Amino acid sequence: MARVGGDSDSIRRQNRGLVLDALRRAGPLARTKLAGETGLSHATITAIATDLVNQGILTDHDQRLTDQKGRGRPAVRLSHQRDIAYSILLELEVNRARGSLIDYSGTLVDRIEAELDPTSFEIERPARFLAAMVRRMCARNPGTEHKLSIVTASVQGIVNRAGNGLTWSPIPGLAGANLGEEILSDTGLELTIYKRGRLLAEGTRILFPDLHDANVATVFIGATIAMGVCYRGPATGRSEDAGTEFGHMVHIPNGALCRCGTHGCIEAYAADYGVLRTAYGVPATTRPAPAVPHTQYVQLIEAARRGDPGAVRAFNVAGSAIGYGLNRLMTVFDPSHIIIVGPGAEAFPLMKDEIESAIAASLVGRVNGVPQILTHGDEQESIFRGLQAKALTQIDQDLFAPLPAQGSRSETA
Amino acid sequence: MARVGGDSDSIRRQNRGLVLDALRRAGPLARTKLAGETGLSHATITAIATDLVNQGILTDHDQRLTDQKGRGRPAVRLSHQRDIAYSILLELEVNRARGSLIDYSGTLVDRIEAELDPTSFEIERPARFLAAMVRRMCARNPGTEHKLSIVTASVQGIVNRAGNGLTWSPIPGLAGANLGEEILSDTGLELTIYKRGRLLAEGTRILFPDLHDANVATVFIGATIAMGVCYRGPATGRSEDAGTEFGHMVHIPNGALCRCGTHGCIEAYAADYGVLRTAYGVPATTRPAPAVPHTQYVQLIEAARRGDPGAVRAFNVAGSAIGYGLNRLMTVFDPSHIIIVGPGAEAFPLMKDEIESAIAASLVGRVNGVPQILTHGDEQESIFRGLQAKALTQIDQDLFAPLPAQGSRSETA
DNA sequence: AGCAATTATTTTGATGCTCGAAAAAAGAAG
DNA sequence: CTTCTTTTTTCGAGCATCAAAATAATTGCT
Repeated sequence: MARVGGDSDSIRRQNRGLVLDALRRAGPLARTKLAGETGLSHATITAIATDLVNQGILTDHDQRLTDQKGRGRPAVRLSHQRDIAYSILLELEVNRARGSLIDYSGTLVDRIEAELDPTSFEIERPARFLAAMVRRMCARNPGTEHKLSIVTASVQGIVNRAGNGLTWSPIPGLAGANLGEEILSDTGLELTIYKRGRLLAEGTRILFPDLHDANVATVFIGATIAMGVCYRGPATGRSEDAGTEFGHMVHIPNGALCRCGTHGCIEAYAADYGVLRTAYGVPATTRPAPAVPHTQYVQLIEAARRGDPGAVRAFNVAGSAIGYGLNRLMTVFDPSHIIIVGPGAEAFPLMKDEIESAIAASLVGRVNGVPQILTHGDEQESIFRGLQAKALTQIDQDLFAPLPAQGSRSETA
Repeated sequence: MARVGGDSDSIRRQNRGLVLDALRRAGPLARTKLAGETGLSHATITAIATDLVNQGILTDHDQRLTDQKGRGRPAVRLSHQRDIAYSILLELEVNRARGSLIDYSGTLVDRIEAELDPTSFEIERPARFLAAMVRRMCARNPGTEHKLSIVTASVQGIVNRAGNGLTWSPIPGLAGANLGEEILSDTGLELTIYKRGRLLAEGTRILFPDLHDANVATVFIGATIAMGVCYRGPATGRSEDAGTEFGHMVHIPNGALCRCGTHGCIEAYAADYGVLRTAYGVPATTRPAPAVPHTQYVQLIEAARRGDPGAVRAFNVAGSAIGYGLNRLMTVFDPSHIIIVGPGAEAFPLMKDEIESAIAASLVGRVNGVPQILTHGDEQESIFRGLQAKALTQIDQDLFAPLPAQGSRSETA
C-alpha cells in the first residue's frame, strides 16, 4: 500500500533525465543551452554535467570545433559517450528479421538481416533464433558484449499482460513463447518487447517534429493493418503512446475472412491481400494467401489510377473499412492528426474520399471535424527510429537510476 | 521549450499531496499510520502535519475518541478541517439539474434540484441558470461564499479542447456556450467541466474498491449510452480516466436514426428509445421521442423476462450493438472488467449472451478472453461520487500549491 | 501511589539537491 | 597588453528529507 514518497534522490534522477533527454532531442548542447532547455540553473547544470562526465556517461571532448562566431568564452558542447553502452534492436516481421547493434549515441554499429518463412520457428525456437543473432553480433564486435545493457524487440501480435511474450501473432510459431524469460536464461540479457504498431507511431512522430505535442494516430497499411497512438495528456503534460489491434477491429460482423481466422476484420478488406481479393472478385471467404508480392500490390495501385473498375472498387472498399475504423476509434481517442505509413501510403489518394466520408458520418467527425491526414511511405525507418528511441531512453534511465555517486565503497569500508 | 525542473518545492507539494490523498482514501488516520501509508518518515509526517494544521487545512481536534485498545500513547487522528473550503457540484442532465454544496470533508451541506425541459436553456442562458443556482446555495448557507474555492460540473456531450465548454450536447441549448468563461465573469468562480461518462467511470470504480488497480470500462445504459474508462498505466503506475463517445460509435453504417442526428449509432439500438422502437416495430428512421418514461422501460424488461418475442428481440439487438461496440473498443483499450450502470443494468441478463458472443467474435476477445462484466444500478451515486472526488482532489492541490509558508509578508516588508 | 512497559510524536543533527550571485576562465577585439 | 563578452564554476544559503534519539501519554502491574 505504501506510496512512493518524493525525496532528493527522485529529484536528482528527474533532473538528470531532463538533461539526457534534452541531449537526445537536440543533439550536442553547451551547458548554457542546456540550462535554457531544461529550465535548470547554470549551477545545477554544472553539477550534473560534472557528475555525468565523471561517470563516463557524457563527454565534452573536442566538441568546441564548429560554429564559434562572436567573442566570449567558447561554448563546450556535451554529448553522449558513445562507447559506454550498446543496445541491440530486433525487428521481427512475418517474412524477415533484422538485428541492429547501436551505440549509446544511437549510431548504427552493425546489422544482421535474415529472411523468415512460415517454418522458421518450427525448426528453431524463436528465442534461440534471436539469442543466436545477439551472440553473433556481439562476437563480430569485440568489446561490446560486456557493455550490452538492453535488448529491445519489435513484434507483431498481441503482447501478454506481463509484457514478456505474445498471446497471439501473425508470425507463425512466435506466439506462446515466453520470449523475455527464454532469452534471459539463454543470454542473461533483459528483453523488452514492443508492439510494432506502437513503435510505428512513436517513430513516425519523431519524423514529423511539428506533431510532437499533438494527438496522433498512425496507421500502417500493407501486408497487415496496424495502428499506434501518441497521446499528449492535456492536464498532466505527460505523453503516452500505445499500440492497438486496429487491424482486427471488426468492420462487418461475419464478413470477409481475415488471416487471424476471424471474419470481418478491417485487415480483411484493407490489407494487400484483402484489396486483391476484392479486385479480382475472389470470394471473401477464401483463405488469404500467405504473402502478396510487393509488385502485385503496386500494379493494382497503377490499375486503379488508370481507372480499372475492379481495382478502383477494391480501394474504395478498403478506404471505407479504414474510414469506419477511424470513425469508431474517434469515439474513444480523438486524434488531431492521422498519419498513414507503409505501402498503402501510395494508395491513399485512391481511398481518401471514402475515408473522409466515413469519418464525417460519425458524430465526433461531424462536430470536431476530420483530422488532418498525412502520409509517409517508409515504415522501416519509423520502426527503427521508434525502437532506437525506446532503447536509448531506457538506457538513460537505467544508467542514472542506480548510481549513488562515485567512490561509494570508501563509505562502507 | 523549457521543461519543468524538479526542486524542493515540487517535492514538498508531492508529499503533502500524498498525505491529503491518503486521508481522503482511508479516512482519519494517526500520524504513524500516515507514515506507513505514504512511505514517508515519521519526522516528515510531523513536519507536514504541523504545517497543515497551522494553515487550518487539517485538524487533530477531538479525534482520539474511539477504538483506543492497547496501551502506549494514544494516537491522535488527523482529518480534514471541514469548514476551510466548500465546493459546489453541478449535475446537468437532459431533464434535470442538481446542485450540491459540500464541505472540505466531502459532506453534503445543501442541495438544490430542478427539472429541465427542452426550452429551459432557450429562456435562460445555461451559465445564468447555473450561476443563479450557485448564488442561491451560497445565500442559504452564510459563511460559505468566501470559502467557495471550486465549482465542478457534470455534463453530457462533447467537451471542447479548452475544456471550458461543449461543442455538442444532447441537452438542448447547452452546446456552444462557453460555460467556463461565462460563469467566471458572472460569479468570479472557476468552473471545471467533466464529461458525465468519465465521472461515471471514476465514481463507479470508487464503489468497487477491488478494481482500484484494474483497467475498467464503465458503460451507462439508459436514456443514452455513455462510457468512461479507467486505465492504470502498467509502467508508469499512473492512473488515468477518460470519457468517450461510445454511445455514438457507428454500429451499422446508415442504420437506425440516433438522437444526435447520425444514423447507426450504438445508442440508436441500445438506449431506452432504441429498444422500444425495435420492440414495437417502429421504423428505425423514426425520429426518437424526447424522453421515455422510466416505467415504460421497466415494463419492457418485464415483458422480455416473460418471453414476449418483440421485447426479447429488442434486447438482443441492443446487446448485439453494445457487444460489437465493446468488441471494437477492445482493439484500442482492453479492459479487464466492464461495469454496466444505470437502468440498463436490470436488463443485463437479457443482453448478456449477445454481448459476450459479440466480444468473442473478435480476435482480442478470443485471445484475451471476455472481460468480467459487473452491474450497478444506481448511476446517480456514481456521478456524485466521481464529481466529489474530482472536486476534493483539486481543492487539495489548489490549497497546498500556492502557499509559501505562513508569514510571507514580513519578508517583503 | 509509583514504576515499568509500550506506543505515538517530536526534536536533533546530518545529507543531498537546488538556486542566485559572484568569481573565474577563455578567447575576441581593439 | 588591456578591455569586453560569453561560458562555466565556485560559494553560501535554503529547504525538505531521513535516521536515531528524546520526549509524551497512557496502560498494566506491584
